[in-house]
Amino acid sequence: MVDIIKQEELLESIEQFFFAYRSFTAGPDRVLQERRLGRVHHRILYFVGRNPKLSVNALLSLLGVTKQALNGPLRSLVEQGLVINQQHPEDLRIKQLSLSTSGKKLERQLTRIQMQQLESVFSRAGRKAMKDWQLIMKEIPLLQAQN
Amino acid sequence: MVDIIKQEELLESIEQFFFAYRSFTAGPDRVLQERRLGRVHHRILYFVGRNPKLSVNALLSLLGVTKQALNGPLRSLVEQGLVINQQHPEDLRIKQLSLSTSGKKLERQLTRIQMQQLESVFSRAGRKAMKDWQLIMKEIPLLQAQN
DNA sequence: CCAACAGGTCAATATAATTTACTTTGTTTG
DNA sequence: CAAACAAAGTAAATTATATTGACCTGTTGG
Repeated sequence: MVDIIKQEELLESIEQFFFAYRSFTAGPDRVLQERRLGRVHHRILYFVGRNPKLSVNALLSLLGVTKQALNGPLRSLVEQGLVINQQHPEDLRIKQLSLSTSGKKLERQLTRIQMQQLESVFSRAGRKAMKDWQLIMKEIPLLQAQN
Repeated sequence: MVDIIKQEELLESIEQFFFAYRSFTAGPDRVLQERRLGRVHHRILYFVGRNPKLSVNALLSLLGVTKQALNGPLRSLVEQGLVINQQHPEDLRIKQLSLSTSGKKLERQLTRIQMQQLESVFSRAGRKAMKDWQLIMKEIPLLQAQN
């Protein structure tokens, strides 16, 4: 009963995952720091950018933080005019969050850094490898380990 | 001039990376919480486990944190007898950090969660896909984006 | 009409990390 | 040998981030 996947390969992968993610977030973090914004601001910009008219509750579950933890960063983004909100036409309780023009600009700036990083790695590795990577990444959250 | 890698695929990848990493750290985090330990403790255990006789400075650069941020967690691990240190035989200034038996046990418990999660995804995707994933992950830190 | 929901906020607490600075011990080098 | 440097440890102040719990305003739907 020999495993096809060796223990050592799994250990290497854990390490690669850690270093890759750290380097992946380092670029945007540098830009954000100049504006006195944190990683939560980035995530808000990213998710609202990808899902215009997102509700606060939906954003909350995407980010996996509490309402209070979101409040500050979100308010600062609205105050800076980067995020705008409209009322839902039918249900007036719900706010629909979207990016303003300047919000989109900042979001693009941040996201472009990560896109370039991925693009350059993917194009070296080839389309097939990218697809494999995506398949694996997509499945990781579906297979929660049960301590 | 058509790019082989589409913009939309890169955007998807950014999202997959975020969700995958979050789910990847969630398992160990749950176990650590019961012991009142944080993610830094985990990283110390992991890196010291993989690199016995590691010096404090070397650990510092691996983790990418300040000496003061390491001090507390590391001391608590030593006090709990999970990490032990010997003096370097030639240079007495240097401490060589290693895991004790109980430290190894906890490290294995935490690492096993992540290994199982990866193992199950890798074995579904196949060995070739795993190798592609590893190649990509290994290259990401080498290609720093220049804002 | 009233319970439930969406959103916002306050206060207290906890954690984590950073900067600045100083100390000890040991090593290296002019 | 003395000065300079390196490894490690620690302290205090600050900043940031997140959490829990409580409470509030509107809005909606049964």
